[in-house]
Amino acid sequence: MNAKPVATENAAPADKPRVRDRILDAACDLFYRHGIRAVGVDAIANEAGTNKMSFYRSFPSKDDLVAEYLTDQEREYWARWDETIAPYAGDARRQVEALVASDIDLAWLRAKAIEGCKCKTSRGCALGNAAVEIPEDNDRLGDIVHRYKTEIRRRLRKLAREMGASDPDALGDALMLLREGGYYTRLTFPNNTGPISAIVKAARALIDAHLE
Amino acid sequence: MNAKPVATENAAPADKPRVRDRILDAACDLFYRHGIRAVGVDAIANEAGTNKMSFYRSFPSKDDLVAEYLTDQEREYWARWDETIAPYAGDARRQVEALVASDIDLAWLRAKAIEGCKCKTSRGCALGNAAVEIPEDNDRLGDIVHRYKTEIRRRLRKLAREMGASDPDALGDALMLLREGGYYTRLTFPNNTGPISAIVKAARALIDAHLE
DNA sequence: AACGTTAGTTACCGGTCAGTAACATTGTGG
DNA sequence: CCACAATGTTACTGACCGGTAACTAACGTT
Repeated sequence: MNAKPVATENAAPADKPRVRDRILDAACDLFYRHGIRAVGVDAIANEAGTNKMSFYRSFPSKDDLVAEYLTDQEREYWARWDETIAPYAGDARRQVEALVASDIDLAWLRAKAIEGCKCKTSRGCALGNAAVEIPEDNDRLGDIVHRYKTEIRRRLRKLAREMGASDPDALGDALMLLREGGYYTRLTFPNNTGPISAIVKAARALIDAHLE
Repeated sequence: MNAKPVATENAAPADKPRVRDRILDAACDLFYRHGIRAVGVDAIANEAGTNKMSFYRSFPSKDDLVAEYLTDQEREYWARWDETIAPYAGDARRQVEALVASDIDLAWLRAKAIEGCKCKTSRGCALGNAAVEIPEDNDRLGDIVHRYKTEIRRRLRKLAREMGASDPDALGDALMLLREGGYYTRLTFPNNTGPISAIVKAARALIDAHLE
């Protein structure tokens, strides 16, 4: 009677068939490389090997896709964060230094290239760049970015506290400024040709200054 | 015979009557507040109290207006830079500290509001934000931003050298990262609610660390 | 064989984009 | 008064935007 064992079981093992994923992948690539406003849904669908109609069968609107793009990038950043600090568990200072060093590490960019991203050079923080393009009345997207940046701030302050800084909030914020500045200037100075090349030394100096 | 004394002398004392200036003013305001791609020439012309046709009589294309917007903002930034460091001529450290302090000084924002800018909150660096929106093949606009950021870098490194830093290039770059990070995070954290509140203390610590 | 799901195709909607043509209206200077 | 230049007005082009309708082809399940 109520047999229906799993319902659409092998075509979509968990939730989505595969067109949706192709679209999201293409969107992540195009949005990151060219910006959100510069990429239309037609271009995304085309890049995904499908068409606009199939796009709107998977996403109610472009904004929904953008929201998913942002949360996707956020997930990716946190995964990278965790794997960066994992080897130095218990040593907050080493963890921060690893995070800062990863900002000028182009190896993981190559890793991203392998898994499909066609970026020849990093364009910094996807969420931060999105903040430039998101209109101020769009709370839905704006909040995603705000929550993300707030979490970065929280984590860096926490690490500063763990390493026994005299003013952990100030140290955490200072480290955040360095990293954000690195992302920002990456847009203008490709790879490590800009001021980001000094980020590791600067972070060490800041940490030292906050440890009496 | 060849009398023609000055030709269009009092309506345009130097070069332009006044529609052009109104358009440029409106463009600076709208571009800064909403981004370049988000603002069409119709909206600019309308805000300037004129129409699209008069716009294209003053500017060959939107890109030309954008270029002028960017160079205009750059001029404004350098004027602000010079007036900020002027009181501390000869004392490079004080000059840098004044520059950094001006990043969290909302007074000059109010000054801008008086002279016509309707921004209720700063949206950071106009040139840096433009870098997010400028397509990578647009060298004309990209170069404007690149030259501007390069000049910032040069000036900060020079100031670091003047204050006798052990590694002036590294200190200059570190200071630049702090400031750029401040501009970047301003987009997400209005006014001084973000990590930029720690920028003065961070800059002092960095300078101290570089002075043996 | 009948069915529902997933996907591709084509054509279209209203709106906005950058940019232009042709014409009417000012105002100022000689 | 006339000429000329600057400005305003209306209407338009062609392209693209986000979004939708209607139809068709492939597929697995029962």
